[in-house]
Amino acid sequence: MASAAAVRTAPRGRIDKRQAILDAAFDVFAEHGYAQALVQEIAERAGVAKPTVYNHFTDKETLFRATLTAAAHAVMDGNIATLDRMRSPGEDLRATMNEVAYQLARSCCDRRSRSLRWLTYAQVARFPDLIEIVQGCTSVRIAEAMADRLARLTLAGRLRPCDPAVAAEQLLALVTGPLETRSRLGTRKLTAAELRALAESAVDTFLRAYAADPR
Amino acid sequence: MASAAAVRTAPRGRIDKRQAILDAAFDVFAEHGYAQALVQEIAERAGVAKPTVYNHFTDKETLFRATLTAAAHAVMDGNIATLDRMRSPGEDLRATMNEVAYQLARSCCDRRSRSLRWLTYAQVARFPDLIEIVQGCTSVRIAEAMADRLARLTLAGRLRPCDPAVAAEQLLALVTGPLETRSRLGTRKLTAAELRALAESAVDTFLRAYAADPR
DNA sequence: CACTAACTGAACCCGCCGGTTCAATATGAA
DNA sequence: TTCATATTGAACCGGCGGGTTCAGTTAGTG
Repeated sequence: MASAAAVRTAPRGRIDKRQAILDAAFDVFAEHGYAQALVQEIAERAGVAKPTVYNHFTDKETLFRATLTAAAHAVMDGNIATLDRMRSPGEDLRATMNEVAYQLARSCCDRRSRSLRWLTYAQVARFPDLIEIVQGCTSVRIAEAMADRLARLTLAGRLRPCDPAVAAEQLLALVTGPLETRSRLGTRKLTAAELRALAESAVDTFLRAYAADPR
Repeated sequence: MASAAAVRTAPRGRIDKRQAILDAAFDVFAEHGYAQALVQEIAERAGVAKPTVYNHFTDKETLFRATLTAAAHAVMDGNIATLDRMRSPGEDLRATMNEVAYQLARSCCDRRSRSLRWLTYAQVARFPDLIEIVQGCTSVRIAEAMADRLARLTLAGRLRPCDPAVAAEQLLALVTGPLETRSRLGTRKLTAAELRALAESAVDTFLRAYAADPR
């Protein structure tokens, strides 16, 4: 059997190909969808042989799962960071909310974020369990964080008394809802100006409905 | 409507198999997605031989296109009819808007409507042109109709002066946005009570932001 | 240097399924 | 009845692509 040495520490012979495969897989899946994606192409783009792919991930399906969960966590981290700008709203609440809404909208239009949403939705029939993971990492988590911030604002008397969960849900809907339609499900590229305007009108309606002092 | 009994006995001949194929195709596509859908299964479920399918629609792709456009028009008709309830708002604006919002939410959760959205989105990589058709028939058309109603309401002094297009977009976002998250992309069935509550809070924020007389 | 484990490339197997062919049959119209 | 057309079942082809095998190579380890 194994001697006293750490035989089991998996000292990867080469650089970690695993990450390269995951990255390549996300790109290929995002480009062609699950069914149309060729494992061969993933391997090539990762600079790796096909058997190596099957060595790290037993089959196409588990590779897909691993790819999406990894991407979900990455996207989540980005969005949470964006939301943290609302920690200290400062004097001009409207201005900071405008900025946050704009950044959120931008983040939603980001290629990785869009591809992730698309892949999850598209493959919902075959991988229903992925919804929980991806949505949990993105929508739900973001909504909770937003609700936290809104609760603080209410407590500080800057928003009228309300259910922060509902308010957060609605604010996010106002920001992201029009995006899908306007961008033709991601087909059309939205300009920064469009995003600004969209964010501003979303915040405007939100504040009209929720601000304690509707100035 | 009483002719269904005659179908039981091998109706070999020129009955309108075309519609049967389209219906069956929508179901099968909706169940398995485009790539996983078997033409054989579509034929069987339509009570038809496989060559007959290829006789009416040259190949799987054109069959898919025909299926989706047909479904899109059907869904559109339903939604437009729903919206017409807002033609005569009556005394209690909030009550009628609540009802319309609820019906719209219900319609969005409808199996056919959900499947249509899903199929379009899922296959956007392979059939980018379908977005225009489907979205044109659903989101865009509905938004326009809603904007018309809101413009009337503004003119009648019941809403504050505003851009009816933006207002319509936002109202629809408030109603449909939370649906996707809450229903886990259609995985979870929402109760009627949930839909009612959702519609009411959507209308509430909308009216707080847009009503001329915020009572 | 020897040993082991990961990696490679290319060929290979095999099931799946879109699409076709064809002879037989049913239908509807003239 | 007769002809044209739509339909049927069943078999068949052919490509595609997931997954495997294997002999050979490379790279860390001692």
